[in-house]
Amino acid sequence: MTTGRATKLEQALRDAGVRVTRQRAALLGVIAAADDHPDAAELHARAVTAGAGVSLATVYRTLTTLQAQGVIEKLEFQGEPARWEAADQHHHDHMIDVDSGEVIEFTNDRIERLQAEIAAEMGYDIVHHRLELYVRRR
Amino acid sequence: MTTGRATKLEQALRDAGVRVTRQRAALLGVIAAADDHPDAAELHARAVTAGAGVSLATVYRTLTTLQAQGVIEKLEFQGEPARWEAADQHHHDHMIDVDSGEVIEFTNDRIERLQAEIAAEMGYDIVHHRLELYVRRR
DNA sequence: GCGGCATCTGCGATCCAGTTGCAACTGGCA
DNA sequence: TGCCAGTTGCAACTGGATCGCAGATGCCGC
Repeated sequence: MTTGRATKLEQALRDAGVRVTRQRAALLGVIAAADDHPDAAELHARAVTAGAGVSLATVYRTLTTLQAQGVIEKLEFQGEPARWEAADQHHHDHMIDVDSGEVIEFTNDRIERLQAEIAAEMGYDIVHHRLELYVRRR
Repeated sequence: MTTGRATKLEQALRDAGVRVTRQRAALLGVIAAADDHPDAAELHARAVTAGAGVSLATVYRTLTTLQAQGVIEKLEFQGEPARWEAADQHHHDHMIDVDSGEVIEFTNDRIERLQAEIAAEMGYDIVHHRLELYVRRR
């Protein structure tokens, strides 16, 4: 949990003027350990289960803070509470299985390039984008 | 407002077992007249301004009904209330100017095809998708 | 190692978009 | 024209997320 990486990340946060409190360290651990895409309530539950006393309000505030620091990313799928994922991996989009709710990550350079081209043609630069494929197993 | 098209649409709704009430007809008119992407509160305000007595609750219920009929589409951009647009036009995606909030529509067949390819490669069919480019004027 | 204080936390209240229960009303087919 | 399932308005409610405040605590400088 308190690996070299985590410590480095924590130091980076401190350097950015963000205090690494017991609650924030716990959430960083929970997020690093998650290989799915949990929402705030789920992250709260996991942190509490892991023995960290943390309130839901603090979870929300921490998520906002970590997002502002670029440490995590917020995912807002159709009609669900927001989900979160670590931002350390390289950029990817999401496919959502409409039957199972499963979230599958994927990347495609050609789509990325096309998006940039389209925006450029119309005189814009892309700040960020969102591409979600709602799919069903064949 | 009560054009040939609108009447035809109203008949189609009746045929589908959906009653065309005064409130629904008013909303259909407001939506047909809109060339932007209004949210429920805005549609309600426009209907009321147009002289139709409609409650906000009915606006929400009607939007859900019309969406189920495939007459309108729901747009959910980042951290805003849902917006709506008529579905009679052909499919398109959206660019959102992060500075002005302006919504620009665009289409790109190559992106559509790539999406289908990616899903197919992974053994899925696309039910629907969402592509939003958050952009800034150069 | 310790003090100070700006930042952070927990709590409960609050916000806001959207939904719902219920009694009264009304399209639209027979 | 009458009937009744579907629709409406109202006000209460929901659920996710935010906020004000008083007390607690990282962490920088000494």
